[in-house]
Amino acid sequence: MNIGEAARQSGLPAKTIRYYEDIDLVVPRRGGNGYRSYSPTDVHKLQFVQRARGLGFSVQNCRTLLSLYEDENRASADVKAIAEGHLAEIEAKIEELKALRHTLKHLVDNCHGDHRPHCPIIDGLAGPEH
Amino acid sequence: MNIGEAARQSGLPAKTIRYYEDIDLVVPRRGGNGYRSYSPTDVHKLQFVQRARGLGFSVQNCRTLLSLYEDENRASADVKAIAEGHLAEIEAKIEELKALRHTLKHLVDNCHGDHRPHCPIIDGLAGPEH
DNA sequence: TATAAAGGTTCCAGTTACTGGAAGGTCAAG
DNA sequence: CTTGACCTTCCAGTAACTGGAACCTTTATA
Repeated sequence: MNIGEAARQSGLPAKTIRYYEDIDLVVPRRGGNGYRSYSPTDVHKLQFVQRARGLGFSVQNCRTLLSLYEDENRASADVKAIAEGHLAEIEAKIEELKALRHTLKHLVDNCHGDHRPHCPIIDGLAGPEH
Repeated sequence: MNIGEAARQSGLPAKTIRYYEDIDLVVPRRGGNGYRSYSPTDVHKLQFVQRARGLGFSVQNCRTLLSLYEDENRASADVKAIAEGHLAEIEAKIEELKALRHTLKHLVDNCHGDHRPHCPIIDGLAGPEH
């Protein structure tokens, strides 16, 4: 099938699918007219990548996961290790954002938000001494 | 003062400070030798940006905040609006990441993580039907 | 004074994961 | 035969830096 149909079935933009070919993630055969020709297996891979990206896995991780997906002799431990690593990153990011939110909320809550220039947010950003 | 000292005082890498000049965020004068010469005011601006970036504000927002920082006639409402917008983005991001974490944790918890190939994580990524 | 280290300069390229757009080839329908 | 949908490649841009090369200036030391 052509890239348009592959896009429909995978939920990925055609542009992205071309990009995935560019970086050797999912490489289709070519028809006589030069068009990309996606097999059902190719589409499964695209769907796989679409879901993995949707869960925030990096393209590099997707590459590894895809090879594990295709490896009948994989060890589930290898998959789990990647997922746990990613989970740890997500949790770290959440904590980081919570800390930012905490600080920012303080500043916002103390700002009158009126026409006057005095502003605790600006003061906070300018630093303790100023 | 030279860029090195400005870097020390602002906590920003010299590379980043040069970049900020490139994008017209903080532009110093130049000495006779062609070296960048940072005034105390320039350094305050760099510190301001460093803190704002540390709170996750985009460089574009930093640009606006910096102009408000320098505007004696600013309305604190303008500052607050930017901060609230950013806060909302942070909160949205946190929710998004929490949802990812939830899904991912499910998958990870159900994976044995041993030498065998069966893997709920892979199955989850492959999709419902497969 | 020679020189070497430290610190400054510019410019180019790479990072992540796409996305937009231009110029042009192919195909199915009417 | 033309129109429109779909396909192709290639180039550039995004955000916010970061690394590195090649080269110049200043400062400290032998």
